[in-house]
Amino acid sequence: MSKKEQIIKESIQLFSDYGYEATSMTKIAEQVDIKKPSLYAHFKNKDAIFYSAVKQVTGEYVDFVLTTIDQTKGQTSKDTLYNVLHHAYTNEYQTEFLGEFFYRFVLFTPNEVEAQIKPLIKRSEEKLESALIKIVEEGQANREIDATLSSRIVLRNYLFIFNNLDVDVRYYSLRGSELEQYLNDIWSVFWRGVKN
Amino acid sequence: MSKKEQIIKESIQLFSDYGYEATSMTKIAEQVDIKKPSLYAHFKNKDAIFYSAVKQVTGEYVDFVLTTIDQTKGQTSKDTLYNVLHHAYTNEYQTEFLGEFFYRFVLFTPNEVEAQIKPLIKRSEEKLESALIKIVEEGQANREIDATLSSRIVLRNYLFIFNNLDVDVRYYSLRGSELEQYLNDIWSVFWRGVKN
DNA sequence: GTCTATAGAAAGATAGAC
DNA sequence: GTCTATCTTTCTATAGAC
Repeated sequence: MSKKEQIIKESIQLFSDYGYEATSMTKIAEQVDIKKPSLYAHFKNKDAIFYSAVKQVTGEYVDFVLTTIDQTKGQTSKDTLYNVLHHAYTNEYQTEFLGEFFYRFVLFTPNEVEAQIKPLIKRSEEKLESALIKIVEEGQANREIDATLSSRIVLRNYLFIFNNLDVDVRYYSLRGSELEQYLNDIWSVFWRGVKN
Repeated sequence: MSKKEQIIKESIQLFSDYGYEATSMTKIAEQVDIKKPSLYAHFKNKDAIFYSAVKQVTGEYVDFVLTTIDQTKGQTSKDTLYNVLHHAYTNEYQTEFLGEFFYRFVLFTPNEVEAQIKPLIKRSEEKLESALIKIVEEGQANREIDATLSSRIVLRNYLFIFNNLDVDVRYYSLRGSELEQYLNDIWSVFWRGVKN
């Protein structure tokens, strides 16, 4: 791994744990085991490091979810939707590393860099939504999902769970069987609400 | 309003807008129209201001929701649950002022003050949950809500919406008829999922 | 690319006069 | 209670040697 890649990797962890302002250039340099001024040989300033971190996390996040969708396809829409949700929330890498960072800065972007990173986040959302709406519409064509509900409403409810379950997982520190229980409680009511 | 109350009021706004670290004592002093050192005549340090701000917001938030529950009682459980949700999200004061602050620091508490403020938040949650579980159980006794679902699952799903709708409202900047539409889309699937 | 040294600004907090 | 002046620390960032 190049020094530049190391800097991005360690800064993602620090930004996740402490937030934007409370992560100093000194701390990042310590984690990478170089001195602070050396960072400026790789990045113009702190904002540039943050931008690269966001870019990497949003990219990996989208890749992770799209890959999951691909791998669970070919089942019923119900199974696909459930498995995508389940896999996303039982994968260590996603929940521990990507999720923490992603949600921290999706919800509360530092004002200095908001204009730069909003488009990155927006684009990643659009990619996921267009993949998921297809599955919903297939489910309606199959008569698994109630076709009197618009696909937009079903998708909105699914995304509401997909995005916000993360908030609860973090807040209640849900893991293992507790997480499994929580996920099933939310999923079961959602499915009763949309099934045919 | 005393100077102390003014300081708390203005600091809530600043912490909401900029976060904990990016809100400086100088900025707070400017908003209150005094000089920075004068703040220390009212509060020991910055953490103490933040603690008072959290205490006030959590208190007002709980009062707001409990009052809303009281005012909408005496209807069917369905109407009460819907109206509490609706009222909470169409009230300017709640969404613009309390909500922004509350969720910012519920989700991402500054590490310096985490130990102090977690109990405040925990207590406010418990109060709301114990008021809402009663309404769910009444609804099951009335046969409005499916009694084969445990009241815990129904409450969990309701709170999932109640707490996390705020995240989406802020993220998508939902207002007016858009907010109304969003709320109804989420509510309608929830209610289909729990009704008898 | 990495370092030492340092500039320059801003942060939280205190001393002490009024 | 409020102020001016100041301390101390820490921050981002740069200059310039190697």
